[in-house]
Amino acid sequence: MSTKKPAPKKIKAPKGTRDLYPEDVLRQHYITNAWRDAALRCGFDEIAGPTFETTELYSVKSGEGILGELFQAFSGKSPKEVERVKETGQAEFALRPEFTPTLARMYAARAKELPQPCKWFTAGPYFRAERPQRGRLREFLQWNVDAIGMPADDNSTENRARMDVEVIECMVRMFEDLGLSDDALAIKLNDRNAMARYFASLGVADDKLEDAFNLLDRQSKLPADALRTQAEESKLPEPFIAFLTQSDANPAPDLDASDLDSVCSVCSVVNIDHWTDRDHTIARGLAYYTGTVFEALADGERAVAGGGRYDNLIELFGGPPTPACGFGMGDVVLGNLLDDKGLMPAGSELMDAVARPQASIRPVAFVVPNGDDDNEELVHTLVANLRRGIESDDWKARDDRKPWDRDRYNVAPMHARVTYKSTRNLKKLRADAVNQHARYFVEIHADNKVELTDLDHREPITSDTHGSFSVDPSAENYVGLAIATRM
RNA sequence: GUGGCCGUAGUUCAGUUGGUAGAGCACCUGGUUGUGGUCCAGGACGUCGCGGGUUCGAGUCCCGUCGGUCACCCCA
Repeated sequence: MSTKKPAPKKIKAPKGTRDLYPEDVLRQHYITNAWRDAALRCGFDEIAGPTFETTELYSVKSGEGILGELFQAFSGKSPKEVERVKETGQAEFALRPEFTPTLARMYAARAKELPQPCKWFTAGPYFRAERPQRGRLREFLQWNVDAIGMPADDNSTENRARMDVEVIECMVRMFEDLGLSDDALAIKLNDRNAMARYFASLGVADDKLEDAFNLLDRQSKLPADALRTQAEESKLPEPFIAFLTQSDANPAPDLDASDLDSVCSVCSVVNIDHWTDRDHTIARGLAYYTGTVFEALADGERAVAGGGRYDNLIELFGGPPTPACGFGMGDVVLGNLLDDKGLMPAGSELMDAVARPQASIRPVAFVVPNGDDDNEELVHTLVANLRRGIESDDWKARDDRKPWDRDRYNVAPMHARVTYKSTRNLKKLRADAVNQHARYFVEIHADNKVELTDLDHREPITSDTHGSFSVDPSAENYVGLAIATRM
């Protein structure tokens, strides 16, 4: 035993990482619970992938910027491996910087046996070897929500808009759950196809399109003369430069944006149109987005979330050509935003909020139309209302209300699904509901009347006062209330 | 990779034209209090990031270095 102590060496956490003490972990759970709950209620299934992948996976998309910011990993077991790393400067593995390649790989591996559409979400740690700054660390959590494939394999404008809005709606439900509102955040929508057509009309050649989008993405960050200089360096045509550098008023170009029109109309069906806003300056950086793109923006923060449609990515990873749409959201910016807005609980409130029961993994309500065309929209409006829940008047009237208050909801948000089958044969739709292990089957009939079936006990449920139920959230016999009181 | 700001007690920070360090909170002890969120008294706590330089003397000025932060680049 030596009396001489070894010199104590302080080892600090690596740059851009976080040490989470008990309260920090709860704060993180508060956010990830909201992610999970919203995704589950919107009918997304949770998946998970490895936290490191072969470096090759990230080379497929060949984004030059990506490879430079990978944390690389290798086992070091064999001298040959070590040699290879020394020679090429590239290790066999890399900590995942994003989820999309893993998603594409996982989907491609089982594409034929998976349902259409396939709705998946995941949340976990990601790693990027960047210089940390506000809202950006080297290790962070990210929530990914994706809808891959189309109902009935039908890639129509209507279906694309429908699936676009499914993922956007999920994001909105999460914001609402956390008490964020449309005055704190806006979801900016754009359509890259429409922009590409517009750019073409301004004389932008196909091979200059990516440069054009890159400049569009930076339009708000750079002064006009810098934009002009860069555009000229890229040899973009003068009409485009004029469009790019036009200053104030931000006049919307005359776009052929029928796809975006469809998206917006579905947004109003599910009552999220007050969150969304068209913005022709949203470009979403890199090239793989193919249609709708969107970003959730808040004052004073970098983008809270971003995503869009990426219709040819699945085939790039060896799957069948499959349209898809999704977004990613990090915990760092969202946490900053909640702090800024006073929407992050602390102490006992935080503990209670984190301990709330999570959303049901099992679908609670499965909503179908009875075949009457007029009911198709109603289905989606009802499902959106079930997912959102009904807030109590008392709570809404209180000045000091907080999103985590126990008395917030008269009808708590629930896990509600719709059918993606094109048939309107009720027997088949019921089989679809049973297949997905739904608890209650909800049929919308004429005059907003709703029939409710308990699928566990195989028995119809009737309202004591009205016989049938209503789609109207303010009605006494609102179907959501009936289900909620039975849960 | 580039630039701005910052680095003093466990923590948040003061520290005046350079004269070898303070406060709040937290912590420990004792007392008070209708007796575990009050008040009072006392206590412990710092190579002032590190290394050079200028000076009789540096937390304070200069250079370097490391670390943090914000911004640029980039955003998958």
